[in-house]
Amino acid sequence: MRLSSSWEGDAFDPECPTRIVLDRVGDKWTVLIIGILDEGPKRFSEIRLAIGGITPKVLTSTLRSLVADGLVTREVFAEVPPRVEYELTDLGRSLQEPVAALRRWAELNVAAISDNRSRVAR
Amino acid sequence: MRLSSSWEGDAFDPECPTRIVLDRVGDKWTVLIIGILDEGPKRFSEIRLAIGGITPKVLTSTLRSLVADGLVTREVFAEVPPRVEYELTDLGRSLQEPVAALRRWAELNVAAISDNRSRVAR
DNA sequence: CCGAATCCTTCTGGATACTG
DNA sequence: CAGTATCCAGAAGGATTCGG
Repeated sequence: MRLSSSWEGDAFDPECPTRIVLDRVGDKWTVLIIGILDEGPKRFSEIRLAIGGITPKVLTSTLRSLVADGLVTREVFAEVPPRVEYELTDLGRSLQEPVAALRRWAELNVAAISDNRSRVAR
Repeated sequence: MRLSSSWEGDAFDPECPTRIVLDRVGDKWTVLIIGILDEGPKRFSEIRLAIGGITPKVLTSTLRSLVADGLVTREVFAEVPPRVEYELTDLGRSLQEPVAALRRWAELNVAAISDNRSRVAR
């Protein structure tokens, strides 16, 4: 399995695993949410409060897509008042590792990027 | 330095290092381009051909932002015909590591995600 | 309490044609 | 060869309001 080399003629591929994961993880809320859920199961409102500034519609749709991807489970408790808990799956938990690697790189190097950005003033 | 816990009340922060890097790396062409440049310096047309399907405008703007972030250098040679070479900086090269980690995770787990997606049919 | 429905804005990226 | 210039479509995300 070759990872580098032989890019010649390759086109953009929306089915590429890396692309799928980048789309998944690159969206505005995913990393934040799975970071919160890493503490343990959380209710809708807890997540919403923990993030602060996310509208219910956006939180709902993000959670739905996370569930659809198998990264999060959604459990409804038949109670009054209703309670819904979201929890990371093993798959979702395993995603934390590469994300943490990116986070570490970010914290080490984002200063350099920001410096360049302000200097160049694109 | 605590990474987890204490999310309480935290809001979405566009200045968060992780967010900046996710925005940088999550865009449509960045990972593809730095993957190509990992082989060595490349000319505009080489990159364009290697990717296939990117318009010059988009390639230009992506390369410009990569240069602005200090991940890539742009060198103009005063020749006829004109030649411009793009090359990874050390910073750009160092980014390959966390990206590779994400790529590995993707290749291991994207099947599971795709399975779930097709099953759930969101 | 946990969303759904609707409407709207913004932003990325693309099509096409042209230039130093 | 290496871009620019215009114009534009689609999707993500947000504001607000309403429902089970």
